[in-house]
Amino acid sequence: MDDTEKQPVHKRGYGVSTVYETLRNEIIELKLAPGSPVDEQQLSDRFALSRTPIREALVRLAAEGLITTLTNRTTIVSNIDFLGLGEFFDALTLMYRVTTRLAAANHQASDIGGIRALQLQFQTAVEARDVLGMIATNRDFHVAIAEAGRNRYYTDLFTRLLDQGRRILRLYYSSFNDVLPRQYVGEHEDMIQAIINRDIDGADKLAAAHADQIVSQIRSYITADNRQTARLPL
Amino acid sequence: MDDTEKQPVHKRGYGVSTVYETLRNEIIELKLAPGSPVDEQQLSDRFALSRTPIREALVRLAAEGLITTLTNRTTIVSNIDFLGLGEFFDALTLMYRVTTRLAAANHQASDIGGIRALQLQFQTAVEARDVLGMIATNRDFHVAIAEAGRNRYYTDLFTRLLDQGRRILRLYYSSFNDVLPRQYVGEHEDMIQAIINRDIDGADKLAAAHADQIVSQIRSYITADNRQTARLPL
DNA sequence: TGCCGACTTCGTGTCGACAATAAAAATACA
DNA sequence: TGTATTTTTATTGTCGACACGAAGTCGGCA
Repeated sequence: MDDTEKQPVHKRGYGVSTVYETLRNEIIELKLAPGSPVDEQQLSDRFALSRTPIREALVRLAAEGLITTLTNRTTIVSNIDFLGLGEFFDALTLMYRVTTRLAAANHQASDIGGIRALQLQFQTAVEARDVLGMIATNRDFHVAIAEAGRNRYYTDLFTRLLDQGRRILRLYYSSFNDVLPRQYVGEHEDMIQAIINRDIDGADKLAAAHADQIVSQIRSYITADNRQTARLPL
Repeated sequence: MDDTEKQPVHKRGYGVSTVYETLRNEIIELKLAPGSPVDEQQLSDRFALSRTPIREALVRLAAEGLITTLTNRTTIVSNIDFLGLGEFFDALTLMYRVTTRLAAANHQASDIGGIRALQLQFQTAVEARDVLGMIATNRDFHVAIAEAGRNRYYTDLFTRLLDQGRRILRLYYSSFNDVLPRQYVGEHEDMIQAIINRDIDGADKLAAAHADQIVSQIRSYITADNRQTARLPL
């Protein structure tokens, strides 16, 4: 029945995309630890592909900053840059605001359905206390809003930032309580309503508040984490 | 004296970067026409490199959207997306504002020298009526300001947008008059002053006005161009 | 004469192998 | 015994060649 062994499941031009997307997910979901080495031969075996397409996928990942290649030496999964978190939060907040504003201004009626569906998924994840699901669907929800805003440049940057954020959130997902997520559900509802009403400034304010929530949440996780290390006996 | 023939001038890991940067420049400077095909074998001959490193450079360019690869078919220099110009201008304006704001907030004394130097270069180009030089140095000037703002995410996006803008401006550089450029020199001066004074809101306002200037300038070029085609006998 | 299908051609996607480089290991020496 | 130097080894960067896919070409058929 099945095509005999090693018959590549990918069609001709799609080997690289597969590798790219798979690795991308694994990096964002922290299945590949930051700083861990990425071996080309290993991947070549794993995907049953030559090193050439693997390499091209790695180049793409490097262009997005997800991996770091030390020339002529090993290439590693990029470390999470805790020192640059300030920049990250600043950009993330701005993109939250801009994309939500634009969604209120530019969305079409057909966009709302998709956004609502993702919000529902988020809600479901919250109720099931599925933290990983929450992180993923929250990201999808905001990407959908960004897409309704119809500005490719913002959507691209925002997506990258949100994915970067997923990586950070994963680090702390064990410490999630379930007060905040419920609050997020409400905030999401308000944002949807503002978008539908084409209330641009309202959407902006809600997005800004939402962003501040999330930023301070992540910040508190990090400082809590720091306290752990500070508690070490000396 | 010289190493005998075809000894690759690039050191081992730097072949791809060379190809990447060369092609990138040629695309931005419109030496490679939008829509024109990019042939790997041809480039392979030209750079005296195998197709593999060429390919990796192309993947990088594709990740930035400078080239478009039709899978299993030819790959072409990306077309200038006139329909998406609205999005482009929106993002460009926002980045002008944000980077200038941040420069006023975060710059260090040592940043000012570099910015001043680039402003001087721009001024020189304006006085010499060197339009291509103006376009290039203007870009460098604003990138320097963005770097002084110290937010990698903004700097990256802004750089990409400015380079995209260079491509568009090149299309119309013949129609430059020299009233506007002189005005830009003045606006640049004001921006520098606002940055030095750490006048964040002032810097923001100046940047917004500057962006509006440039956007409406480009817009007028485009509509003028459209009028040309509209004038065709039917 | 106009349309459909096999054939040819050109360029990409993929492969396995080789060369170079830098880290690690092994050796020599003080 | 510790340090400097050579050798080994592992992994990347590059190469030339082959295979597949899509256009364009040519010929057959209605």
